[in-house]
Amino acid sequence: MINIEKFSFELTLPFLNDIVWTVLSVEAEMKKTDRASTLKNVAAMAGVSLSTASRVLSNSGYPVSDLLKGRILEAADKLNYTPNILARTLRSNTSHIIGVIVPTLQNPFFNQVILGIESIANKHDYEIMIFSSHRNIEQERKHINSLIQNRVMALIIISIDTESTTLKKYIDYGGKVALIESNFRLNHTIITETDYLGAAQLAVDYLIEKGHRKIAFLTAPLTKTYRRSILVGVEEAIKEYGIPFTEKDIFIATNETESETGVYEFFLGRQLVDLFFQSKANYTAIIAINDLTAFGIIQALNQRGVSVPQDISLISFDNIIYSEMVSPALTTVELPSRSMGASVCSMLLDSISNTNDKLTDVIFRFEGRFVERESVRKISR
Amino acid sequence: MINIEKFSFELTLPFLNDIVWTVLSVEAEMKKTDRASTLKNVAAMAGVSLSTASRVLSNSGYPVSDLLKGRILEAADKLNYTPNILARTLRSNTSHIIGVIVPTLQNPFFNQVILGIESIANKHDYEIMIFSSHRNIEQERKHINSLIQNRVMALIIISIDTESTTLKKYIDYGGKVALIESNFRLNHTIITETDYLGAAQLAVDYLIEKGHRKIAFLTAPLTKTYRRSILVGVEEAIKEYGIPFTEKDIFIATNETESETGVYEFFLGRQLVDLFFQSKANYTAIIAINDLTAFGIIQALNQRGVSVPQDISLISFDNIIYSEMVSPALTTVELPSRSMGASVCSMLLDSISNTNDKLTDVIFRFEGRFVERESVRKISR
DNA sequence: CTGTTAGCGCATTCAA
DNA sequence: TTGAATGCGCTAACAG
Repeated sequence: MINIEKFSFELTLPFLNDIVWTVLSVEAEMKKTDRASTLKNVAAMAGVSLSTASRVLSNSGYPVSDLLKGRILEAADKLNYTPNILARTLRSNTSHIIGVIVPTLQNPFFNQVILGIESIANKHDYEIMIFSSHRNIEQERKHINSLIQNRVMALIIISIDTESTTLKKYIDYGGKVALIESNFRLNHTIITETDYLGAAQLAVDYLIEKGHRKIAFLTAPLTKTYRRSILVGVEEAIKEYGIPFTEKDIFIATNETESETGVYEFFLGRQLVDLFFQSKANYTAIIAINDLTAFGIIQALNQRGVSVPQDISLISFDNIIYSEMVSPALTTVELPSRSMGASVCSMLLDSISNTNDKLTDVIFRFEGRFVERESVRKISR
Repeated sequence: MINIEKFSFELTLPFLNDIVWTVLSVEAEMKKTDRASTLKNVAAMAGVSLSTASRVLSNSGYPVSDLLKGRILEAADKLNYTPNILARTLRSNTSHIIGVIVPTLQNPFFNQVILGIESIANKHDYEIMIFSSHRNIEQERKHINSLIQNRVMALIIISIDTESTTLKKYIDYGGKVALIESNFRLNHTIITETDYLGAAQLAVDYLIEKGHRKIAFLTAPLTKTYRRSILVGVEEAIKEYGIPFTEKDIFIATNETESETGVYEFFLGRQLVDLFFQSKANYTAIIAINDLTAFGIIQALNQRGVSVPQDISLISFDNIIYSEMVSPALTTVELPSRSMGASVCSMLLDSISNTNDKLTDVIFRFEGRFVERESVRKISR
């Protein structure tokens, strides 16, 4: 708590008041930083021209005699040469960075997508640059602009919020775009589609098989295409079994506000249980829009003395990594997050390396996978 | 499943076999990309010199007449001018990007730290570039090198694995480094320290107050400083109450391997319960090394018919966002992840803006905060 | 206040 | 196979 006024940055953030901090060796003189060595230095030391040095140090494949190559490599090593990627990108107009925009880093689903992207990108010596938009269109725009400014010409957006003009601008600039879980299609982009109808069918089939006939559907607001699709799938599947399913059986949360920590789905789940209990119907099973929401549902249910699956069964969608950690472990329909990231990234890199200007619009189609755990029990009627 | 051979990127990854994908409009001709407009274009259109245009478009604060300023702004707007940050950075040798390296994006603790960093960085118009090392030293080194190559001269590493020479190289290059949850100190860096002894004391005090006297400590391998610190704190606190606490009461998992999904702490928790049950002692409470581990413990306990907190109480450390979602919601000692990110980032930006070469070594010291939920119950003996 | 000039570090023509 | 020369887009001296 020393010298806090000396600290030139804004310290008005509330949490910073609680932090004790100390300065150790203020007077430690920094070793004067020599600028990093450049191609020029290397060339000079090796006694070759700049261009020759460039040719070997950039792995251009351009033929250089073994003699010179050796001298250059040695000099580079001695001088601890590190290429300046900025200059390289500026000159050659080709970046090896892929931008990735996610709504939030707090939802493990998106983290899994990133993992998939990363696995492919790394394989091809691409770096990924991750941004989170916090489900905020303005932020999304800002990040896209920043990508343009940094001449990052490949971009993957997960669960984009609007068909922003900024995105079209990006494409006009020559940027390649892939959209995962998008609400819309756009020309010249790679997109994913998920068979939500099929996923819903899997969930319903299983519940029916376990003897359930009174089924409720609990969801976040239907502002996203995928939520509507799942609802439609659930409805069709249930009706196909000749079981009634009406508006009364659908519970829609009203609060779309993002919580501070970014896991507002959890709070929606809790809210949904309130709605749910206002209904008089005697449900034996709940289908939740996703796992995070299901977590909230389980907790709120427990607090009302209703336990899953003894008193009511629960199934949802996503299969995030925590779904096996909660009690009871969630029975869920997995949406292949990693595959989405990986395949879309593959295709994106492919599209970059295609030098012709023909642009391939491709759609990847994914299917859900049923994962049985403990949140649904068999009932005999 | 069409044309999969045509796909020039490697498609040998197993999951890609299951994906149906289609090409829509292969022949869509791409609008020929004009190179982005540059300062030169803007200057020409506005009828001013390059430098004048630069001066207004880079917000340099350099005085320019309102007349010209207006013309330049207008031209820039008309031409849809977007500055090339690469060129700017190359020329001015100052980047506005902060690199952030985390062990994994799967652990919400680190995500919270990132949130803290982001909140400060954004406020100062800095971008953050996130990398995950997957607890792999080689990856860590690669990312640091990549940061050097991109002339990103500010770096925050969370839970760094080794005192790599690469890091010193980075500092020698003039890079500013902040270390969060580091095992070691290093000159010319900003670091955090957490009062683990105090945090452990909070946990023990609470258990004692709730009537517990037979307490077990379950932990991941003691390879990290913070784990050892917590253990020491627990031991001292318990003994202070005159209650015996010996090696028999400490359960240490043996498996340090990272799981594919990155939440190996969870599996450690499950493994720990196996060890725990080999003991004959009659514990009434468990202290777990962190929340993720506690999740595994709860589940494994449940599967053996032991429920928390009815049969045994449980307390741990971190307070990740899922701790309130599991059942029972976890009683835990919060470690202030966001504050760590925020304060360290503040200081880092401060150190960048200090043009003098005196480097300030600073330590931030954090305290745990007790969070009462449902996983501990009062017992009467 | 404005413009001219130089050059950040590199890849890439073109000529030898 | 090598080297000299050019310029990617920008900022920062410097001179007016």
